[in-house]
This record gives sequence, structure tokens and C-alpha cells, in this order.
Amino acid sequence: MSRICSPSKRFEIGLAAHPTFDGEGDGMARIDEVAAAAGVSISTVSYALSGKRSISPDTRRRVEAAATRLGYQPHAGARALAGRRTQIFALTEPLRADTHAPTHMAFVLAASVAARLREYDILLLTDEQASKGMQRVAASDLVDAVLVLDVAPDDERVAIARSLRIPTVFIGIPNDHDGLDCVDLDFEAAAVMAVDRLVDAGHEHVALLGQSEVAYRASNFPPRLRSSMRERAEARGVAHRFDHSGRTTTDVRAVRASVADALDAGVTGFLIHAAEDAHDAALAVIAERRLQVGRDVSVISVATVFDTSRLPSPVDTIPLVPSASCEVAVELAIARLQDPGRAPVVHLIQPEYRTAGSVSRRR
Amino acid sequence: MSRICSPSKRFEIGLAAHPTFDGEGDGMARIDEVAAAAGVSISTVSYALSGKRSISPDTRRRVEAAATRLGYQPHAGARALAGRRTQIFALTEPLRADTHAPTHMAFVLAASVAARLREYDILLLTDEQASKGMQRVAASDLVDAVLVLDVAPDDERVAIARSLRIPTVFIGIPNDHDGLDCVDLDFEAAAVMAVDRLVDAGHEHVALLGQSEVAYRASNFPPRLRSSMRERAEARGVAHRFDHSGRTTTDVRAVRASVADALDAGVTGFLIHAAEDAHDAALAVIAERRLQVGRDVSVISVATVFDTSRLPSPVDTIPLVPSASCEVAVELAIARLQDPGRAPVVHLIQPEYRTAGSVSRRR
DNA sequence: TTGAAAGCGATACCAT
DNA sequence: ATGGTATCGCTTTCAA
Repeated sequence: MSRICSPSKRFEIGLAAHPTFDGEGDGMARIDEVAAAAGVSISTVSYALSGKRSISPDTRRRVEAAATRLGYQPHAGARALAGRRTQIFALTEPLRADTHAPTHMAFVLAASVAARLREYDILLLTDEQASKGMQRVAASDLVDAVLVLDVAPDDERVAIARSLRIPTVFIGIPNDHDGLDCVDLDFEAAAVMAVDRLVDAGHEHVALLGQSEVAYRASNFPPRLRSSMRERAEARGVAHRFDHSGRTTTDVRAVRASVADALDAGVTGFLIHAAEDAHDAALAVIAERRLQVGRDVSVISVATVFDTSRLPSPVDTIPLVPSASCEVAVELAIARLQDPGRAPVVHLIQPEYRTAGSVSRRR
Repeated sequence: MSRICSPSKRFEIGLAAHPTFDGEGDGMARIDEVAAAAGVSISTVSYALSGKRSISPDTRRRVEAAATRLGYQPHAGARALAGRRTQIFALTEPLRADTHAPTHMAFVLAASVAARLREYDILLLTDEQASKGMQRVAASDLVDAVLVLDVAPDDERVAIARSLRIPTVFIGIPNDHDGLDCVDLDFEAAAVMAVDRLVDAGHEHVALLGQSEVAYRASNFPPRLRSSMRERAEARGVAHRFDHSGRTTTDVRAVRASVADALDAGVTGFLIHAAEDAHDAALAVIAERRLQVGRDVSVISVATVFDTSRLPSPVDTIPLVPSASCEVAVELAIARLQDPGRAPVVHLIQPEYRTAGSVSRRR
């Protein structure tokens, strides 16, 4: 104790050289400055701002006023160190060559927006082996939880998730999801809903125009939708067929050929689970045959992410809403942070049918 | 949910119940544990790992061995607090409706990869008014610098950048870039290069098939390329024309019409600065007229981000490489962090011409 | 309802 | 070449 214990370098300078300079308005105020301005202790400031213990209305107001006036923003690092919470979620997104950019972007965006609504930021995990990134950010306590995008049926991130000491939420459902928190559209229910619409309208031969071939290996939901469609069609006793919309990405010629084939085979009800350009191609073939959607043939777009109002003719849809999935994912993450012991949840979002007049009674 | 989490479960348990349990191998070792394992002080560990002062080869090895064995990862929050560096860059990306998703995603990705190469992570700034996000992360010392994507000619983030106390780097060049660090492809040079190729090959009437109309208002580089093309064509004494490829996004019919018009008007050299589908449409019109690219007409794709090998016929390109821009951006940010006083830099990446045989000598 | 003070886990200064 | 320790700015006990 031979030295005078100065609280901070900043303070020293303040006393010695710039006694009145306080950095007001530049957003670098610290909690002790807010405390001084409000005439309370720093713990009171902390509690008043976090609401973690009751504060007299009067004190709270003074603290809030001071904080606002000084443009106080808690230091993220200090908060993380003392509070053991970073208010950051990692978002892992593997980058396969066949990734549909617009859809992917919609999910990244939705995740970011959903997180911000609950006071979280999103840290991107791309490059490196997804697993290494997850381990790195978890081990360094950089993030509070991990959100997993673009889930594969047999995803390597499942094993990592189980080994991490921070929560992980899957947006998509891996085959082995034991003990994991997951959220996704209920693709099975969506397929059932769509098939039922067609069959109820009297269609006796239905076709599914699906995603690209790789999607059925690399992603988790296309197979779920396809097998559910098949089962339901069989259960309802109608003929059914299935075609990919390309090998790795939409192949317009393949789509045109498959739709033509289907029409030749007597298909009258189409279910499309593909990208926007595949819709365009399919509708074009139908139009070229002088057939009218909603009269001669029926079409339903399933798990649609793009804006169907730009299609040449209106189409009924069962939309896949990124913001819905991401909001649930954020809630699941927060819930598990609050209670690590709660039972794991697979949250299936119920599909919603939007009519546009593309399904007509079969005569 | 009314339960309060105990602040330091680790500490409590460690002392009270499991005195020797140390969580080896699960990546939660702290610096003092590494120090003990290596038989040195914590400051030695810190220096050995950061390389900020010389360490005897022997101790360095012991420290590294201990760190590896314990799976030591420095606590991000503690490091940020003590070291005043978070190793995180914010990436702001405004989300206009006309954003070309694949290109945008390529840049986000490239930024993330480039950052990781220099030990930085990327925090996404999407939702909220871009300015508020920037201010928030800067004021809370959440990030070391900000990277700005999708720069508008008159970008609101320019003003914010000037008011922040952390560095900002623009990937794109706003009109008013005084004192700012910017990086971008040299679009002017690219246009000159392309026009020269065509004119040198004997073409006397050239056309630019540009981006969508909004892009010329909302983004910074389309106008730069367009005016440079115009000037160069005039300087070289050849006739020139310009058309958008749509209003807000590619409009295939508009593209077809404009290419047809151009051909009727005697254009023999095309410069395309548009999305992939616009290329397809343009090449289709040419093919339908029984004209052959590289013989009857010449085509150059400028500032191309997608993979042109998928086009129906090979096309010369002057590529826009996201990773190149983003790597420079990261370097600029790091350079400014190291030396806040250095002169601001507008780094123009020199265009590179890639031949594919789509430009032929005009006979 | 409030305040004082003990950490949180690193970095980097000052010694030796 | 290495070690001791003040410090970063907050959260949360413990005391009053």
C-alpha cells in the first residue's frame, strides 16, 4: 500500500489535466460515471438497469435519466466476464455448393432479426469445419448458445452439440435428434395437407416436383416431405409420382420434361417443392399446353420461401416462414439457458394453407 | 423460471464438493491452470501464447504443451476487458428488396472467411437502422471495427462511420468518402478495359446491358461503370447505348427486348453488367437470331460474380471477386487498428481480363 | 431499498 | 527471461 491506489488511468488524467472533461455524448461513459451522475452506488445502477432487484421508482428514474444523458452502454467484455453472458448467439451455416442462396439468406436474416428482438447478436460461423468453429466459440465463452442452420440428415454438428457445454438449437431436424432442441416446419403435415387438398378435389393422379437430387442427400427436410407425400397418396388410394428438379440445382429442361411426362401420364394435381425458377418452368409447360391452372390442372407450392405473387399465375402455397422458425429457435435457446435441465423439445411448426385459386375440383 | 442461477457454479462446486475435479479436456481451463501445469507464472503463459515478448524456447514449449493438453482457450470476455480487443468485426448489410441474394451471400461469406484468416469473427448487423446497430456495437466495445457492405452512393453509414471511435472500412465507394478507408474493384478501369477490347477488335457500335434501374440509385458501382463505359466509348469514337435489365430485378422480357433492339440498331459488341439470368436471356436472343458469340457478335461480362461456365456459351469476363475485396477490407481494418493515424486509403482492385473466346475481330 | 466490495479471467506494466 | 500484481468495467453476493 505504498502507492496511492488510483481507481483508473482515466480518472488520474481527469483530476490532473481535464477536471471537467467527461466525454459526454460519445457513448463511452462507464457505470461509475452514471452512478455519480445519479447520486447512487454502482450496484444500484446495475440493478436499476437490469431490473434484477427492486428499486424505488424515484431512484430508477434518476438512474435511467443519467444513463440516457451520458449515452451509457455497458462494456460488452466486462459484462461477459462478470455476468457470464455475452448476449451473442453463434449461427453455423455450412456452405454447400448447391445451397439456394436466396433461401439461405432469408434464414440468416431472420435469425439475426429474431435474435435482436431478444437482445442477442449473431456471430457468423462459416469457413472452417463447422465443428471447429462451434468448439472454439463455446470454449472461449464467446457466445451463449449456437443456432444450427441447413441441417443435414446425418449432421456432424449433432455430435459436437452434444459435447458442448452451451445450448445448441437445430433449425431443421437431423435423423438422430435424441436430446436435442430442434425446430422446423412440420413437413410431414404439410405434405398430408397438400395431398388431401388435391384428393378432396377429386384428383386421382398427383405428382411431386421436388428439389434437386443432392438436396435429398444433403438436407433433412426434402426426404421428409417426399415420403410423407408418398404415404399419404397411398393411404388415400391415388396414383403418385415424383421427380427431381435437377441434379444439383434447378435444371429447367429436366423440370419441363418431367412436367410434360406427368401430364402425359394423366397427372392432374401437382405439388411443387422447389425453387422459384422450377415453378416458372412448370407453369410454362402447363400454359404451353393450353391448360389452365385452377381449371384443368391443380398446383400447390409446398414449403415456399419466395414471393409467389411474381409467378405468371397465382398458386396456392403452404409457406415456409424463416422468421417463424428462427423466432422459435431463439426462444428455445433462451429457455434452455434459463433452465438447462428442461426436457429437450422438437418444435414442429404447423403448416398453414394459403389459397390463391390454383386448386379446382376435378371434373 | 423464478429460480436464480448461482453465479459461479464452477467455483462453488470446485471448492465444496469436487476439490480435484478440473474439467480437463473440456476446454474450460483457465490461464492459471495452464501456468500451474507448465510450472510458470500466468504472465509468462500470456506472453508465451501471444508472442508479445521473448520467451525461452524451452518454456514456450512447455506452456504450449500445457495449453494444448488442457484445451485452453482464453475467455473472450476477460480478454476483451483486459486487452481492449475483441477480435470481432461487425459487418453491416442493409437489406434492400432488390438485393441480389447470391452476390450478397458471396460477400458475407467472403468477409467471414477473410476475417477468420486474421483471427477475427464476424458479427452481423442487419435489422435495425444500420446506424443504430453500428453505434450500439461501437459504444459497447463489442467489436474492434466495422465493415460496410452494399454501399449506397449517398450512404447514411458514412456519417456514422465518421462519428465512431472505432475504424470502419467500406467495401464499395460512397460519393463522399473523404477520410474513409474504402476498397472495391476498379469499375472505371474495368469498363475501359472492356470497351478497349471491343474497339480494338474493330467493333464500332457497343452496348452496355446494365443492372436493374434501382441499382443505379441504391448502389454505388453501377453508375461508376456506366459513366466510365460511356466516356471511353466516346473517347474511342464508337457509338454506344445503354439499357437496364429491369426495374428492380432482372426482367427477362426487358432484357430480350433491349438486346433485340441493340442488334437491330447495328450493335456488334456487348458488355453485360447484370445477373446470371440476364446473361442467359441475352445469349438466348443472340442464338435465336442464328448469330454466334465470338464470331458474329462479341460479348464481355463485367464485374461478374457468378460462375460463367454454366452459361450456354463461353463468355469473356472481368470478374468481381468477393474474397479479394474482403481480404483487402480486413487488412485495411487491421492496419488502422494498428495505426489510427495513418492516411485513409481508397484501394481500387485492378480488374483482370479472362478470355473465353467471346470476342472476335469485326470483319 | 441501498451500498461496499469481492470476484470474473485475462493483459501488460513494473520489477528483478 | 520471468514473475508479481494492478487493472479492465461490470455483476452479484453480503451487510446494513
